[in-house]
Amino acid sequence: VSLKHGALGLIARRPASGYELLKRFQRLTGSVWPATQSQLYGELGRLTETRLLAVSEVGARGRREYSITEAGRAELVRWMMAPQDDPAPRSARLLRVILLDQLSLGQAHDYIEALQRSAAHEHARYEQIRDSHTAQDTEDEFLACLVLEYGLRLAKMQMDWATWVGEQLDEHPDESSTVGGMPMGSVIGEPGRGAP
Amino acid sequence: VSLKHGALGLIARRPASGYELLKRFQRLTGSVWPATQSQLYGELGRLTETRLLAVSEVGARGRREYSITEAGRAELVRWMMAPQDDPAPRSARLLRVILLDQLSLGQAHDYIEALQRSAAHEHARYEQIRDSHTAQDTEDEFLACLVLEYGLRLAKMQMDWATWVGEQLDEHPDESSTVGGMPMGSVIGEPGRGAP
DNA sequence: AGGGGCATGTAAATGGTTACATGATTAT
DNA sequence: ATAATCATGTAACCATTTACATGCCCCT
Repeated sequence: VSLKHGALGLIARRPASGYELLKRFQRLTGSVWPATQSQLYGELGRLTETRLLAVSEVGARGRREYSITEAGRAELVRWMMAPQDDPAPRSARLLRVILLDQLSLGQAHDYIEALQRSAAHEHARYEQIRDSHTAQDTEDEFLACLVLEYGLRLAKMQMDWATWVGEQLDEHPDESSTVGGMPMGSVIGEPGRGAP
Repeated sequence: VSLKHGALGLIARRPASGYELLKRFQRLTGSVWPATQSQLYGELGRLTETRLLAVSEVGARGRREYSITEAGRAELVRWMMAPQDDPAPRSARLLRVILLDQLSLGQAHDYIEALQRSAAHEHARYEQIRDSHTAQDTEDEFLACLVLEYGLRLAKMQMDWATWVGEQLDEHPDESSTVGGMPMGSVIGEPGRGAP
């Protein structure tokens, strides 16, 4: 339910055509809320039908420029101040951790190491982006910098956590009697019948 | 593409009916990969058609118990060792941060405060779950504890970050709710595979 | 003349949510 | 009896991805 509001928000800053909006999405929200061309054009149509956007200008080669309406602004602010109805986050990485007993101990270690390397890589990349900024750049891109800092802290946390998990695996090696390459051991024998 | 693998993984531990699987999902992976009843029954059907699962027993009231096949195990391990094809993570919360220039400074502060409170609340909840565990519980739910620790660290990070953002907003109050707004460039470029 | 960027759309498939619908068995 | 739990499924809808499809304008 949020591509809608991303589009609303970016157009609220400045009117845009579908094509421009796509570019803005890729540049600005790429790491936070990816969007494809198909999706954006569809959404623009729907937002116009529901009068949250309006076509403010028609230009060359059928270019339609959209602007936000009063109703659109109201909806945007409503959504921004109502953070409770967000979609539940999903993490394939953590799902794998929960299923780690289906791998051999060696494979589990490999996976955790891969997680750590990936977090370290991301952290380095963010640091590089941060350090390649001059003072006025930072002025310009204030909000994006807040998100960058989030990314940095998240990556750091993931690195530390992965290290810690590696240690835990070493101290808790009671899984994996594997036969013919097939993992058999279970760390969580089903229900503890204790926790929610 | 991961509900499929979650189901495979949980059934790999022990055969289950659709109903049992739903319960396991809620208990075990609820915070990491939510699944609904509809979805699970559909997925079980598809996994059986593609021979990754097999009906191992038919019981009372049409109960069908599913077990994993060799092909299923192979697919599960393949997926677990191939973390690169994960869906891109989306964060409505961070999207709101990027659009924070559409709110007044006061509203922006309110939003950040709400984020902080929500993180603090989550952190407290996780601490409580952790502390309500005895030694053998922890033995039983080793993998779930790894994820719990992740949740704790994430919540802590979010609290600290939100505090820091609050300070930044105070030191950088040149935005306001009005039209036009400041130019917001991109700091973070393309994905690179972000946050679980 | 051709390539690249601007500009728009549609179609098919997958994944996920909500709601509806039904019936058997067990415990109180 | 009746409520809770066990057990299954369908239908409609929304979001997302991938691929296909078209055409104008500008520059070299």
